[in-house]
Formats: sequence, C-alpha cells, structure tokens
Amino acid sequence: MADPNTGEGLLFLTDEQLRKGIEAMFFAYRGFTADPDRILEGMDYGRAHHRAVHFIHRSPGTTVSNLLSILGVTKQSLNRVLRTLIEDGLVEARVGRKDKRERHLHLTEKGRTLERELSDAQRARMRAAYRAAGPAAVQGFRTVLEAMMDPEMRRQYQGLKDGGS
Amino acid sequence: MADPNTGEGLLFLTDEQLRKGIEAMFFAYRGFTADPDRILEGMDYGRAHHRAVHFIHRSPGTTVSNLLSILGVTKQSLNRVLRTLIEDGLVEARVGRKDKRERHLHLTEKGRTLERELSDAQRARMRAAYRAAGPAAVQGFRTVLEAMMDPEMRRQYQGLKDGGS
DNA sequence: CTTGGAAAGTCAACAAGGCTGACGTAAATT
DNA sequence: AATTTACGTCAGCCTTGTTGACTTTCCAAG
Repeated sequence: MADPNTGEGLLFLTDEQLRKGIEAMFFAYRGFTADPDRILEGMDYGRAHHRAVHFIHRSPGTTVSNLLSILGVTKQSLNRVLRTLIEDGLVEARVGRKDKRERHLHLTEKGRTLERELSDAQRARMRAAYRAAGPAAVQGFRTVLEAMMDPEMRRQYQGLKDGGS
Repeated sequence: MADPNTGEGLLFLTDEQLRKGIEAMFFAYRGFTADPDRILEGMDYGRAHHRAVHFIHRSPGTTVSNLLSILGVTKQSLNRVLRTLIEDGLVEARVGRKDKRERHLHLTEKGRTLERELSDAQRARMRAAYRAAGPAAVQGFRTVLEAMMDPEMRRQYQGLKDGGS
C-alpha cells in the first residue's frame, strides 16, 4: 500500500462510486423539478417559464440577451416563453433608457406571486434536504456541483451582480 | 444567542443559501448532461436513448416495466426509444423463460460500445469534479442529493440488485 | 450624416421526447 | 373460462428545443 493510487484515499474515485454519483444526479434532479412542475401543470406554463421567471426575479432589469446566455437557449425559444409571460401580465419589458434596443425585464406583482409560489415549493424540498444532511454535507454538495459546471456556467453562477436598468 | 434558530448553526438554511443551491443544481445539471449530449448529437439518438442504455447496462436482463418505473415515463415514450435501439442492434429483448410475457433487456456488443463511450465521457467530468472537491465533499454531495429524492426514487437508487433473466 | 452591425423581434418549419387514449395479443392467474 | 398483466402499437397532441430568413430599431464609427 505504498502506492497512493491503491490506498484508501482514492476509493471515492472508482467507477462504481462515479456511477452512483451519476445516478444520484439523475434521481435527485427529478425530485428537484417535481414540485414546481406539479404547480405549473394545469396552468399554461411549463419548466421553461419557471426558469425565465426565476432568473428575472433574481436579476431584475436583466436584458433579453443576458437571459439568453444564462438559460442557454435560442432567442426564438426564449421569445415564445417571454411573449406569453408578457401577454399574461407576469413580466414587464421596459425599453432601455440608455440603449433603447434593449429590453429590461421585470416581474409584475402577478409575476412575483407566481415566482414566490414556485420558489417556496422548491425551497421547501431543498430546506428539508439541507436540514437532513447538515451543514458540512451542504458545503460538500455545493463544492462538487460547482466543480461539475462548465467554466462559462460557473461564471454565470458566481457573478450575480448584474441588475442594471 | 441562546435561541438555536438564530445561531450560526442554521445559517445554511437561509433563503439566500437555498437559492444558491437551487441554481447550483440547474447549472451543474447542464454540465452533467453536456458531454453525452455532444456525443449523441449527430447520431440518431438523444438523451432518452442514453438513459435507457445506461439502466440496461446497470441491470442486464431488466424487464420493460422495470425500466418504466425507473425512468418514470410512459410505455409509449419508452417504446419509441427501445424500438430504435433494438432495430439498430444495440439492445436485445429476450422473451422471459419463466414468464413469457416479459422481455428481458440486454445490451449487445454494439450497445456496450456506445454505453462505454457515453459513460466514459460522463465519468470523466464526474471524476474531475470529485477529485477537485475531495472525498469529504463527495460524501456531502451524495448525502444531500439522496435527501432531495422522492422516497420512491430513493428506493430505486439504493436497491440495485434486480438482474433476473 | 451615413452606414455597418448589434439587439431584438417575428414567421415558418421541424425534431425530440414527453403525454393520453384506444386497441390488440399472448400468457399468466384466478 | 374469465380476468389480469406485460407488452406493443397506432394516432394525435403538447412543450420546448432547433435552424433559417427577414425586419425594425438604433448605437456608434467612419
């Protein structure tokens, strides 16, 4: 056991352990999206609307292209979602003051109500999981997830200043 | 600070921390699926085929209904995927010996080749993340993910005996 | 002041992968 | 013999992603 590659220290890198991690991601993500999905079904909205509402809430006044790069979809795809949200009065698109080509996105009161409903549900599950796992586990959870992201996404994740208007 | 609810010990349960966890899941899952998606694009296959191949590999001889409950989709949806995999010679469906209604699913050599390519890519990212985060973080990662699952999924995740034939 | 190009929006067409409902068949179970 | 189970299939629908082509607006550089 002089060889560090055969020592106990690296047992967490075996293919079997990695497979368990992969499956954990798969099953956990299902749980992660289950509650908002349940709320959304019945309304005319889906997961794509949830994501848009979430990130507009997080960064009020964000522009369309900003949102595009966060969500990683095409503008046509986002536009379809955004249009219904604006038509239904959940989102307001304000023409930029400095650059009038830009649209700064804000939630209306109605939009904030939906956002709260969705995020309350999602946070409730998250909170239960965090509480059950404890602070040390949560720290590890965040560390591994961050290491799994593409560098570009990691930048999106870490830098939330944004804002503007 | 005699009240435990205001102590430092629960700071990891604030809404802000939970929001960070939610976004970490979102961005990490994108990274998680990126590499297999890249391999699959160009072939006639997608993420659904990957999932089927993964779980058939994990539990050779599993039945169709078994797979249905693991993947959580309708039989029509799974059938569309399974049919192409069988037609293309990646998966073999053997009629059950004891119960001839059942189809026991196995990967062919060709199927194993694709499985290996996909899981190698996915494991590579996972391994890099694990290595960067360290064993303690990995332990926490798994603990939190497990706590996030629906109870039913947790059972699927934990009990992998299965097998059959 | 003109113009090139970025930002935003729109139309059309298409694909993957979910879903429901209805129906058929073979085999096991009662 | 009747019912239930496991599986397959046809048809049709929805959401959410894609590409391509085109227009309008408007900032900024020449």
